[in-house]
Amino acid sequence: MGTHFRGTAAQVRALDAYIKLQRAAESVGARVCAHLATDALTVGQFGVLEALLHLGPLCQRDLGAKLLRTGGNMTMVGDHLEARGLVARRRDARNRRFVTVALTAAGRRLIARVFPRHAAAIAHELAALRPQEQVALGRLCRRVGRGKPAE
Amino acid sequence: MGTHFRGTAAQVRALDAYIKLQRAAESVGARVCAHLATDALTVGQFGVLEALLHLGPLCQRDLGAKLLRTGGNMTMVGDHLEARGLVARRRDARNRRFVTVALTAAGRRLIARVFPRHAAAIAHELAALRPQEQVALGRLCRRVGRGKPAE
DNA sequence: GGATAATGATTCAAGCTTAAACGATACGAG
DNA sequence: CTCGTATCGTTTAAGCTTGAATCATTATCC
Repeated sequence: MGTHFRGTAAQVRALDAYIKLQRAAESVGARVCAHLATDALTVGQFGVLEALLHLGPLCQRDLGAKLLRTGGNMTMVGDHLEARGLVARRRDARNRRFVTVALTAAGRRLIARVFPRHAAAIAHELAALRPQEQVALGRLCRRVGRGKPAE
Repeated sequence: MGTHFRGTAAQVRALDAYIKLQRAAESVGARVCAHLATDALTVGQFGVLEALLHLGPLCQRDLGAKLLRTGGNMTMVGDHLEARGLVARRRDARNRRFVTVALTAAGRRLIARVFPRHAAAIAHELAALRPQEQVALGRLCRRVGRGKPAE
């Protein structure tokens, strides 16, 4: 998986790590999320349900911030989940700009059933690394994701 | 960035590493690719141009395999690049099922100008890790991306 | 208190992405 | 050679995603 790129040693090293990071995230993500089709859930929909399960009701702004998505996206995903009866949306009484999204009973049942499958799939994929290596991967990802300088 | 999830220690560890992997790839990818807007290129379009630059002309099937994208996607991205005069498509004479995609002179000029910027952005982001850590990250990503068992 | 600015949600246009269905082409068994 | 199968590209429908524009609501400043 060399890069076929002629540049400085530092550039080649960074490029190589970057490509592997992107491809790993994409490949593992696709394999992990394959089971979502069983319940006709998209990755975005699953993300919203999971956030609501583990964090409780949230306004769409906070939901978007958590999931790194735009407000317009939250509106659309919320529309679909609401149409399926999995979430309920309600204007906040104190500040009528906010729309609070919460799981319905059906939504809670669904995500409570789907999430363990998801966690199991992740554990299965990450079993390619020893526990200590999983921790190391997490640490490196966190640092590069934050975007802080090296020293 | 804890997971708010109650499961076995192994599951929590895997989930934590998985989330950090996905978020790192997303955050770093977004920052790295921000410069593409300068030339009105999407990530998918850039990927095709870059593959053609470093690998030479390819049929759409191989292009899709390289970029982990479907054939339908290659057709659409190819349409847009062709409309902009950045690539040329030609039926293979020997096997008329294949369509070979190649850079035009304009396409080559563009990607030759854009790619160094991209490599520089990647080097800048990866500078959050020391060289040795970049290599370690690449190795871990490669192993987990491959999906092979641990030992 | 009233004008102005900021914020949250929605809508829209554009493009990406996939899966499935389809047509054209090539290959292989008989 | 011919029929059946496999492969490649295209099309289509559905949904995701973004950025920009817009509307309603709230906060701020004088």
